[in-house]
Amino acid sequence: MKTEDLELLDYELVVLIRRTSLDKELGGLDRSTYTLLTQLSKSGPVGVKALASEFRLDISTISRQTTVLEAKGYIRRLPDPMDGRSSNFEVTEEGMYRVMEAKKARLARHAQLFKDWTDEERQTFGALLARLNRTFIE
Amino acid sequence: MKTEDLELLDYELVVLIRRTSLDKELGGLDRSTYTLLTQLSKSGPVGVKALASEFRLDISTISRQTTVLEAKGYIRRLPDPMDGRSSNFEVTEEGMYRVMEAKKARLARHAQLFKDWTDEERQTFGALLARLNRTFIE
DNA sequence: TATGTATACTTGTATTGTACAACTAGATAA
DNA sequence: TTATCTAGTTGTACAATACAAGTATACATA
Repeated sequence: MKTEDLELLDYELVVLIRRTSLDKELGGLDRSTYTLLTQLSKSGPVGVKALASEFRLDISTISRQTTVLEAKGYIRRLPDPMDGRSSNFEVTEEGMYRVMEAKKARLARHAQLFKDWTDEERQTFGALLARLNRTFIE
Repeated sequence: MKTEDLELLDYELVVLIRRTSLDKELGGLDRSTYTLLTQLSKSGPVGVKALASEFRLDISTISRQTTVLEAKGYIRRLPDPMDGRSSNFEVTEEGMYRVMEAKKARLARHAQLFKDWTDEERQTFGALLARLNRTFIE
């Protein structure tokens, strides 16, 4: 394994994170809203605990975020019939609309960003990114 | 350009950012310390304004960070002889030692992370990342 | 040269996202 | 029945950030 390859990866990852984590907004939604709505729309109704574990955040953090999104009408609380302590959240129509719009905006931006890449480069990069992300988990 | 490629990239980028931006620590230094020391050690002595513009942060943010690092003895303030309003900062011996150690730790971690990749995959990924980062700038 | 404006930075204040600790209510086990 | 466990909420604290106001110095021009 070549040290200079690792050094390049280290540097470029730091740069990428620094740049992108400053983007407070993703297609008109703030980062936590976008990721939470996206996750909920994929996973279907789940509770605070499951979301916290998915995002590796404290449950108190997620609890506050769901409170805000519920107040905005983007998600709806469904009391769990089996367990009086917990609720599951589902994305409302309004929330779906918002996250769809945000996704559209993001895809348009990415189309710009990657416009000079070949299909093959985009696929390769996406696949390697996915692989890296899967490795992080272990 | 294929929509599914863009969707994969969008999703995997969000995941990567979410995961890595939660790492408060990079090899024993917090993120701002690591990036600031790295930048200073590359660029040589510069002032608050130049650092802020490099990082795209408010100068007040950098001003506070340099204050902290100076107090810790990681950087040293050099009054600019040409301009009484400004100072340049340079990394001290102590700071150099810290950032070197942090870099070692990060490279070791990356060696783990990418240990099942081929040299070619690492190089390709690094090159595509670098390209993406350069595109962000424009 | 005097004075007004621009610049580099610092400091006060507010916001946001986060974690930890204490607490509440309901579930489960002995 | 009582003790313990669990899901979630709320109080508090902290770090990173931006914006606004303030200070000291530099620069431009009348």
